Amino acid sequence: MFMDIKNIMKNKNMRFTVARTELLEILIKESKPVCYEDVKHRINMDKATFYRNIAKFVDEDIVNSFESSDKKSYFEMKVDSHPHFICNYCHSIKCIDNLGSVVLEGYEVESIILKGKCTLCR
Amino acid sequence: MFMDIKNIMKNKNMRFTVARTELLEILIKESKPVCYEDVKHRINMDKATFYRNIAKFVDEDIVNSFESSDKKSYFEMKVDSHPHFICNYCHSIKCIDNLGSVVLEGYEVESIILKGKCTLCR
DNA sequence: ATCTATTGTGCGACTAAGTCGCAATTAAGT
DNA sequence: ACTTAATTGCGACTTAGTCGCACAATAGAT
Repeated sequence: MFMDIKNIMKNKNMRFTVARTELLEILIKESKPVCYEDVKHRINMDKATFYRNIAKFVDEDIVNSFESSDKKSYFEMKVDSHPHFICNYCHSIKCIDNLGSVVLEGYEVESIILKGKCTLCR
Repeated sequence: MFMDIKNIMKNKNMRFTVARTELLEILIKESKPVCYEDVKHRINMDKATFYRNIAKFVDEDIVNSFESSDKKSYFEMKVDSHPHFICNYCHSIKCIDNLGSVVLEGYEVESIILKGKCTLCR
């Protein structure tokens, strides 16, 4: 596991740092997408460092991101990537896995987001 | 057309105002989702008024909204609603209409967003 | 093990989308 | 026209996210 994380960075020619390890550990452990607010109390790095490292991970195709109706960005490991349902009313995010794959000629689909009214808000 | 707009508001028990008419005219004319920036030079109302009216339209199920990778909110008439592809690289938005309907047990899907890399960015 | 170039980090200031409070204005029924 | 409640403009504010810079840490070369 620790080795996995080290390899992720090595394979991408990224420097191995404490902040990046911490971040990847959380993203891997977490089964749902997280935003900065979700993890800020658990991480030991500045806000700027969080965002810069996330941006780097996104660049390197390690992490996926999307924007929610709460106006915040959410992040998850690309390997765990699956569709999400975002409630426009309570802003909850639900992971969906029983959705057929979507193919779009000429486009490379990285994430699928469904928005609407969740079970509780109906 | 002018009558249609008047009726949209009447049917929702909303007051008929110049700002709302202007906004609905643009949203109806436009075939793609627009953000505040897209229309600010064409409208004759304050930013706050724009957002308050959009919020009202969304509340009244006249307008759909979603957030793009450019961190801005986009709006379109609910009747025109169709899936969108958002490019994570150039932030372009493409309307999709050859996508089967998505049904999700217990959830009310209001919009479908696919994100990834567009034809030009690949 | 130390040295060095390069990359990453913390800090504080900044940006920009969107929101809020309030006083002035306007819609629409009486 | 009169009244009341909803709407508007304005300016101040909020908040997610970014940037510049000085300092610190990494990784390869010596």
